[in-house]
Amino acid sequence: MPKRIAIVEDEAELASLIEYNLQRNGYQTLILRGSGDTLKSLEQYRPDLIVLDVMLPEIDGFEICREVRRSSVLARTPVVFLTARSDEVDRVLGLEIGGDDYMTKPFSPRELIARVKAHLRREEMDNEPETLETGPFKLERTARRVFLDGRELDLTSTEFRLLEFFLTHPGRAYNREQLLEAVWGEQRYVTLRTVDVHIRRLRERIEQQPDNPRYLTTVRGFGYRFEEKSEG
Amino acid sequence: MPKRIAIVEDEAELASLIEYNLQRNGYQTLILRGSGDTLKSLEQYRPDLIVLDVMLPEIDGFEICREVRRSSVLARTPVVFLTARSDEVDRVLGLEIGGDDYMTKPFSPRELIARVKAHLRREEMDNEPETLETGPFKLERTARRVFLDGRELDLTSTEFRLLEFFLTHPGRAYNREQLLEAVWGEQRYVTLRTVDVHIRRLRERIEQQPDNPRYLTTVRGFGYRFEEKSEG
DNA sequence: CCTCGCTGTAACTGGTTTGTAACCTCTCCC
DNA sequence: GGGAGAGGTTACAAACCAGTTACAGCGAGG
Repeated sequence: MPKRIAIVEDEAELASLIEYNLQRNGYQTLILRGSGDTLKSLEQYRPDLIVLDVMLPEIDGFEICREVRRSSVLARTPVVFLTARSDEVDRVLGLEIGGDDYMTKPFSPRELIARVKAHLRREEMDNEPETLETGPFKLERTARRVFLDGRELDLTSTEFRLLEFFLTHPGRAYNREQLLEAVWGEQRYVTLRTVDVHIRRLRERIEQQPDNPRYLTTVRGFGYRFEEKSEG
Repeated sequence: MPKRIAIVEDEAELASLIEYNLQRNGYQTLILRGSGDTLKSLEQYRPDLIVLDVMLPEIDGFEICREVRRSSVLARTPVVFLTARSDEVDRVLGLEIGGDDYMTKPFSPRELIARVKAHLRREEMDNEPETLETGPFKLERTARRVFLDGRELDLTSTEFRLLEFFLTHPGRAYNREQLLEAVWGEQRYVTLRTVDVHIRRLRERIEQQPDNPRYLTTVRGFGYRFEEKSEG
């Protein structure tokens, strides 16, 4: 689930600086030098956002942007221009270009990240319901609270995300791999058995008898399942 | 909840470019070509803002604006004119345009969004109550005063804005990023941890025991939340 | 030109959370 | 009933995280 960002930049040093800062913030990156097949590479990579230098040796950055807008795959992908001079800014701001934002060099890494995040946030906008009721559980997303039979549960961040996942997918069994991907994210450097420990911790919070769980049951030889039935 | 914006524009390409940029920023849109039944469509859609081209083939943009002002449903809806030439600007300014605005082509997507946001914010401001009471707190917007149990609090500017934000969004958890955007604004690039310091300063003003806060609570691993409940 | 208050940042601290390994227990199957 | 494999449980160290303090830069106002 990490977002992919394409960096179209011919200066190797600047490109890797940008890459470094994006990766530090959990983004996947692809650097393109900006030659003739840039568009093809972009369409293949399908980035969630494109950082695009205006001044490229072989092809104009604006031209790439125009092609991006015309591409059915990429048309809605936000483009952040990098420009060196203010007269380029004027062209970025030209309506026909279709860029979403720009930064003038030199820019700070913090500014880069802030702008990237701002644009990606718009895309994410969840259509998930605000409150989530499953059996005797009630989870308020925006308040970041969970209640069991009306009593609020005191959960750590990981426990919250784990329970949130189970509450949104009740009745289904998940193996450890799937749980790691769903709750920890794709770039998990975590052992499979870590799941067991967190299941245990969560059971201690939500089960009256953690040894004989009623909600968070084990599917032996496979993984775990959250029971939506409330009967005993 | 998302704001609706009507685009009255006959050039299909320009219209869809505007639509694209508005939708990217979370707005709902409706494109009208500007024929005779434009007013009826507008009244039906009830937009929060209208983007209106001055030059339309069938009907004058100014005429539509006049009709909008006469309509009981739409009368208070902000109108942003699109004009190609500066002599049209004179005409726009010649009208009693109230809270309206204009943009000359070509204009940048960022400018469009900025203007739209500015108008909608003003709209919201007007709708926001002058005084705001949440629990034992009472905030007077125009006077820029806050009272806790009737005693006035002595807050700095940042503390005031931070508290104002929390008072208008009680019970919800916000991470540092969201707080920065809401209180510091989008174009501020300050460190995330700056939030912590201001939270602490605010706690010292509003909490009897800043170490054991009653209102401004920490959501560990996430951010902060203002509790609307006043019980202990 | 000086002072004062506000703001943002870095550094340090103490507590909490998290991931892992090691060991234990259960269950299934022979 | 014994063994193998799977999950349960525990302990612990590292990482993380928020609280706190100190301080420097800045701008306003004297």
